[in-house]
Amino acid sequence: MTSKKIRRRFEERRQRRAKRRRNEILTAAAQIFAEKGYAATTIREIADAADVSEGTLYNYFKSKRDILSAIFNHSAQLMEQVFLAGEEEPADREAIIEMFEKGLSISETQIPFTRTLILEAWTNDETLQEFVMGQLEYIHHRLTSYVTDRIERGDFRPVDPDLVAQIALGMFVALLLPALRGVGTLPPPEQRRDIAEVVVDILLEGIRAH
Amino acid sequence: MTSKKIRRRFEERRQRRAKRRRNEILTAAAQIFAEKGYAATTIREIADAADVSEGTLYNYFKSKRDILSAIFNHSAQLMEQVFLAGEEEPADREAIIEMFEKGLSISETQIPFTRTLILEAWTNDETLQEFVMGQLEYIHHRLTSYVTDRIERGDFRPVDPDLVAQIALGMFVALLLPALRGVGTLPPPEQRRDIAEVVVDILLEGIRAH
Amino acid sequence: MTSKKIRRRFEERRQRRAKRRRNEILTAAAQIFAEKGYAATTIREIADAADVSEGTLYNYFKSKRDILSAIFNHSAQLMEQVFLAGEEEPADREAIIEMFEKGLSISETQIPFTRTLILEAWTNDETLQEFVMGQLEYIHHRLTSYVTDRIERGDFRPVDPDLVAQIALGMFVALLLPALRGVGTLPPPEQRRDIAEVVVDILLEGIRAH
Amino acid sequence: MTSKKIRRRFEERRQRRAKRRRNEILTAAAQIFAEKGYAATTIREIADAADVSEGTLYNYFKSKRDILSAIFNHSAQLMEQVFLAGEEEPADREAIIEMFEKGLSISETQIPFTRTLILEAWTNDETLQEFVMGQLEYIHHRLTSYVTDRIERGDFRPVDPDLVAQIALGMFVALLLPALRGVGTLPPPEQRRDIAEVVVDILLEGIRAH
DNA sequence: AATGAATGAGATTTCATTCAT
DNA sequence: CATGAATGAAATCTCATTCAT
Repeated sequence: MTSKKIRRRFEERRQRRAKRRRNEILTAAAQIFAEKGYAATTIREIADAADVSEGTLYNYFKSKRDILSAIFNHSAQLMEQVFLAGEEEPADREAIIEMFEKGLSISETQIPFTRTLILEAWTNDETLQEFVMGQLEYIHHRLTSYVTDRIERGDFRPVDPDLVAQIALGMFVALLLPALRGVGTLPPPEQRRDIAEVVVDILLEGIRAH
Repeated sequence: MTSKKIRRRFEERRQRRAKRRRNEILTAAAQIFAEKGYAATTIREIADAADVSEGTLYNYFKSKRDILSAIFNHSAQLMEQVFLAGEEEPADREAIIEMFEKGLSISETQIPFTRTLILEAWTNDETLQEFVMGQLEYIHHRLTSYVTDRIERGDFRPVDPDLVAQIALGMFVALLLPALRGVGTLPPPEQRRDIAEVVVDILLEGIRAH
Repeated sequence: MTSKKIRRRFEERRQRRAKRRRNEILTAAAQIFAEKGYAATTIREIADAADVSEGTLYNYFKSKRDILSAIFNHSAQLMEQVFLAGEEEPADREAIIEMFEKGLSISETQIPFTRTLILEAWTNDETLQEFVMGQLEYIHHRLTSYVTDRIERGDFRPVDPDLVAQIALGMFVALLLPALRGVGTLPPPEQRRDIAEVVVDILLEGIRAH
Repeated sequence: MTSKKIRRRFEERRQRRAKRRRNEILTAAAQIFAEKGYAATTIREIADAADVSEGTLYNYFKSKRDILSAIFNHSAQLMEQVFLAGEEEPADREAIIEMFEKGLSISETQIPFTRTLILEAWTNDETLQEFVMGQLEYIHHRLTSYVTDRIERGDFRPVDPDLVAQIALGMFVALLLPALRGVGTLPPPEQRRDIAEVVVDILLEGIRAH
């Protein structure tokens, strides 16, 4: 029957529209949460920014908190993709530079989401644990493994691998921070490779055995 | 007159008590702001923690926001002391290590204040400008001057001094961060010198001319 | 014309379907109103229970209140049938027992409707007047007439006929109440005649002249 | 010290005022709940009726539901007093009449509370169980014991004691109902004894062995 | 006719601030 | 000065009703 086909198409279009609407709300919310923080943001502000009524918002999310959770999941999902992508490569200078560069790049579109996540994780232990610590520990682990390995081989001085991993992360975060905070921009894409190289080399030279 | 003397002593005691009370409120508030954030903290929570009534609180501060401002001023004052202390010294390895170590140490007592400050500066542009950027730019400037200088002298490779300053700060922040966030502690005082040395040396070795 | 006949048949089927749908909604609504009360019931709950969309519901009833009214009209219609049925008989022991028994029986199918009616009449004066008081007064009147009559004939002691009517109704309601409230069931049909006899006899013996 | 005494008196006055205020709110709320039902009553209506702001109301009760609970506890407490009072007496004609009469009298001041309780118990199983069933079962038990006893002694016909208890309660409720519903008043105090006698005698005569 | 997303008025609840005691 | 009850504006959330599809 054609009517069935029509019904199906209709249903599909509805679903596409619903998904789009959901994303609009999420993007608007992430933006405002990032700027003002979760507690200081009102439902009305989000609704206005997403250009829907307050009631509509509750057709897509069952509470204000639920919007935040959706942002975290979105954010976490993207981070995961990035790090999983680098999983198979051997951890050498090249791999580290690439992770560094990729890490910079995810942030381009995800700034409001990440900024919101950091903000909330700064005060909420559960958020920190659930969405941040896991990722950090994974990177930390890869870095320490690499450093330990090369110390054993005599390439690196016998420095504390945990300390090295920690400051390596700090170097990376330092580059992102102004953009995340909204007082600067990321280096343009064509410079990122160079910057990643410089930073990684400073670190590797810094711990190289003389 | 004796009565005048008595009056004066009484007055002094009153003022001391008032100052103490004010500090109690501030400490309590900083603690809670650090844990939950400004917007999510209620006046009643602060009052309870400081063991005074809500009304009393308004005898010492004219609004909730005013408490926050007082915290920032307090925090900024302390930071300033630290950095001014290092001002006269020439910026060499030793001076940098010392700044690094001192920087770690101020944080010991100032953690709740600093945590609150960071939290608020993360979303509030005025706070960022007024209490954070100035300090950061000062350090940044001292670092770039030092790096530029030594590049000119041929000690360092010709790296971008701004980039170096940025990642140097990142290294420092990375060490503080777990303690600030409340998921770790600072290294114990007797290790701080060593750690500062290791970190600073990695950086200096990393950018040294071969 | 055949086409006209077809049209007519189609029209009839449509109407039958509409009526059926309307009843489904009413039954579902009565059930939920009875369980939770009018104000606490949502249109969505009714729509879900009747397995239609909220929009469809508004094709059959013009407001939430309108559904309630329809329930009451339905309920009142049925009650009326019962009482009109007993109208012609002389009010004697047998007639009273029969009314009693019939009264128990109507309730079998009408429990949710009646429970809803009572609930609403408990707070809404108009509902009470329009759908409840008329019926009660009619029964009350028949009972007082009967009692007055038999007192005059010397069969009964000179008790207040209004009081007797009131407690007679109370006896009846007492038997229905657990089932109406949903914490019990009506006595099974085969016992109802016996129970009606016992209860009516207690009353008649109780007021009989010795 | 006098200042301590003053402080204490001040404190006592404050507590008295708080208790009075609480009762004012409770009375106002019971009135409106009784008239419109819990769900249909708004916090603003209660606040207006009690002549306080909405905020104040939340200084005394932590939620709308909490007000309702307080009403039930109040109501249940009073009922208990009445029934406990009759506990020691032997259950004979006199005792039953007295319970009947007392039962009528509690209701005088407690009508809005009881009306609210009944309304809520009509739809809420927990309320029914917690605040109503216990009381009813206690009375039911006392009545059945009495009837069973007298049947064994040959005073009463061998009727079902549960049925008798049920309709006895129905008779009582029938007298209260118009006043509870707000479409009538209780018989004036000086007539209550007479009415109680008539009703109880009808019942006792009705089940007496001939 | 049927659907369910969209709406926004209105409900409950919180909380910074004031003020009488 | 200290207190905490009172206030009411503003926040979150619900839900009857409408309407485009």
